Amino acid sequence: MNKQISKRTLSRLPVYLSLLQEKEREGVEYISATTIANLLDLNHVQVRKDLSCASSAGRPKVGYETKVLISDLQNFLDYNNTKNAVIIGAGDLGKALLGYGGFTSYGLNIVAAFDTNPEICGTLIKNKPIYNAEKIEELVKEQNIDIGIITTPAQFAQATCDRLVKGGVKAIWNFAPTSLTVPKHIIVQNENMATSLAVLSNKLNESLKE
Amino acid sequence: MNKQISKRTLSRLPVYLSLLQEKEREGVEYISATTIANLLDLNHVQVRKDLSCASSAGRPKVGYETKVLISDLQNFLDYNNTKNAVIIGAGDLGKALLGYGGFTSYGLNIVAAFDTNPEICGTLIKNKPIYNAEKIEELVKEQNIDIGIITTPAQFAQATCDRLVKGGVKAIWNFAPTSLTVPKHIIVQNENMATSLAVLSNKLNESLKE
DNA sequence: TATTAATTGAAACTTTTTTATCGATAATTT
DNA sequence: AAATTATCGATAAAAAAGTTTCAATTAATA
Repeated sequence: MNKQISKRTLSRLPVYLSLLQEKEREGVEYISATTIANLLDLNHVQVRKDLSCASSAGRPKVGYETKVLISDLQNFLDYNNTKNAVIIGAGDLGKALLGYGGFTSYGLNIVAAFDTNPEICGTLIKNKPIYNAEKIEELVKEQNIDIGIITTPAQFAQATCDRLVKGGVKAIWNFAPTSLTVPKHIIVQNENMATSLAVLSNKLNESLKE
Repeated sequence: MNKQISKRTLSRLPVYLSLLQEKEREGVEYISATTIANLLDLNHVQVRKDLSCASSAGRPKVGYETKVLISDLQNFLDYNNTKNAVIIGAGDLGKALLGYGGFTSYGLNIVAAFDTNPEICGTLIKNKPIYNAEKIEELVKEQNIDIGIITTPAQFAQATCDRLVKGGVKAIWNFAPTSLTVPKHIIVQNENMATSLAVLSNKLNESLKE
């Protein structure tokens, strides 16, 4: 239960979690790996294997207790241990992320956003303060921010990233469609629309051929 | 060059493409797999293998001609063959996608958006018409829309999806944090923030431990 | 109480993906 | 002109991920 977890498995855990939460709301008290697998179109052994990383609450003939499994997953994913983040770029995408309530339950606390547009600096958007991008370094240091979320246009992404790194963030979540250069100890996760679109298009083309 | 391509490889191709386009703008005429690999933190053999699916323009000692490789990738990814799409849900995320100019160069043409808010129906946002969600089915049929992009709140996603399917879309790109049930022939690609956040958080935790 | 059925979890096996090795090629240097 | 070097592309090896099989467990049923 405590070895290095594979990235693939890790990616599936939040999917299980969200399904389980849905099921719990519907009043489902116990659920089996087979049921989960069917709902998500996965192999049932894979589901069991994945879940075993985070929980050992399964009982033969019964399955997993929904409530316990949810809590085990939340624990494993460290959703209780909140991390502070800021968003750089209060355009539509930045706003969408600012306004997305769900992050709190994923252990992500978005503290503020930054932008270069003087008209919005100093205002509140979605109840979060917008600061001048000049202050990134200062505020990131001061408020102990772990994660910087980049939603600027591509051409400003690297400069933004450099400021965040100077401020001391440990990880960057990059929504700008460009790749970033960072010191080795900084974690970067790229969110690449083009990538998923490519996968989608390709499946679509394959299916049109048939 | 024409076998079934792996999803992993396919996901990396757009990343290569965007790097190459950047390099081309900087005036780089030739680039080697090793250089690409270093820039993207990948293995050089993997890069060469990936690229070989889409192109065979590599020359020993020289590398790939940037221009040719770009065009081969665009061809392979079918970016020249435009597909029509609509967005359902003109909230911040919907607007962000409406306004993202980049999609055109990925072969995706966003025709319109739909929403339930009567105040914005009939208006233009980012120069695209917003229609009443009642009309999804009708317009999707009429305009020959291939792809439906769902950016509604989670609780409306399934109903939205059903309408799109009735209208005849072939693929769904789902940004709502819920899993959808669709007929077998419909392609669904889920864009799951929680998933990438989980990967990021986990890396962050690992790095904090050390 | 014995039998059956559903389920877990571990182990063995298969497939896919990634990485390493190597010969061939072409530009550059000696 | 020969030697050297950077690179590609193919093949082989290794690692990772996914699937199948099976024994053990426990609730339900006969």
